[in-house]
Amino acid sequence: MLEQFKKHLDKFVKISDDEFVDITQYFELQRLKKKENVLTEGQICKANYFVLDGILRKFFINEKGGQQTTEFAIENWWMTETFSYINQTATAFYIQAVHPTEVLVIRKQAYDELLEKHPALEKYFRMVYQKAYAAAQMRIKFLYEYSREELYLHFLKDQPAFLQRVPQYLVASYLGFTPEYLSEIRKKNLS
Amino acid sequence: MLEQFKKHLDKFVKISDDEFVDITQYFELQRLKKKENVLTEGQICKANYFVLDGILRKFFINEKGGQQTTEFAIENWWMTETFSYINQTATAFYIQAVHPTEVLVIRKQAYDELLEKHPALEKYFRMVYQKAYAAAQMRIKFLYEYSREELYLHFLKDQPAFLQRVPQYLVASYLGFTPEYLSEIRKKNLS
DNA sequence: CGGTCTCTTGACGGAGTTCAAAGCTAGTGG
DNA sequence: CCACTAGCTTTGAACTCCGTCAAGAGACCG
Repeated sequence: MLEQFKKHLDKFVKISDDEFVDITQYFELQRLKKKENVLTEGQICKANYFVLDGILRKFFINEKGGQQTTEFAIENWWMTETFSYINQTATAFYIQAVHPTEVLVIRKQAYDELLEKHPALEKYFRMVYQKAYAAAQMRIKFLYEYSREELYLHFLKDQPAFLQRVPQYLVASYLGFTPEYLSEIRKKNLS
Repeated sequence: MLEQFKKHLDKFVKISDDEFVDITQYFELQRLKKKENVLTEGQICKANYFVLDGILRKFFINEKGGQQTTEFAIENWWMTETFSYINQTATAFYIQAVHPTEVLVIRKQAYDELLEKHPALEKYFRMVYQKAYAAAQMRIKFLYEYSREELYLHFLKDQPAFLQRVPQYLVASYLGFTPEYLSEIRKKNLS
């Protein structure tokens, strides 16, 4: 499990084995059950989660009482509610395990201390957030550019493996439409 | 102009005056005319722009040939096409000055060298991107949560000053609908 | 002042939602 | 290992938000 994280870090920065051992002190391993929440609306988001295995999703409850998924995280991705995490304010989001999921957890205070002690990780997180920001920008472009149907077909083409891993109503929720409409689109496009 | 940038940096990290002088060597000041482009579709995004005064906007051309604005940057914000900038790949976006605008420019190579020489800025950019990412996440939430009309009313309430600074058709383009519909909404909500 | 941008108005159409109900699937306990 | 149930997926009809098109009214700039 930890080798996996080390391998991931190595893609961005040079960390000695000794340094890595110290770094791991700041993290904690957690196993989540299916549908277990690590963050609930109204709470302050106290931790950042690095997914080792499984899937996390982030969602909020809209006016009509439905769950609106805004993000998934799979292996080797970070998941947190960044705004609440950095400002330590109450969140409007839930973070939940879609399947049984294994995560590395780093709490806010540990995160600040870790970066203080290991400046090499400033570079790592700078690069991770830079990448995440770029991805969010492209996501916003897609939301503007494509119709709901096109979003689905695009997703189907780009992430066929991912589609197998989550139920359809979550895909619909992520793409911003209803399960009923997803059904209609799927019927129209063969299958 | 440079004091303004120094003041901005001071909000995130401690930089000595000497260090700051060296840092400024990596930047270049540029004055843009109204509607001047600093990035065009198909190019590789070679620079990151820090707005000192004025407004930049980023947009792409959609299938119907219309301009779809995805982002504005005002004083003390960075603007670039992050994906193209970090990967040095061709972009689908334009970056254009809405009004006459003054920017600090840092080219990709200078950026890499700057971070190498001044690790304190790793922390600065880590925090900036972390914040930008959090903002993008909230933006995505809004896009999912609100109807076009609600997006406008929300924007009207949150950014009344900004509305005065850009023409309405750009506001419509940013919010993802047509000028005609904006007109209708405005009529419906008084004045 | 003349022309080109920008903003408004109204009629019509279509993508996508809502609601209700029925069929299907998978997990759970007995 | 089967049966039952809760949750997931499909169907269809009515409705709504918002885009498109076309045309006119202002407004800004040389």
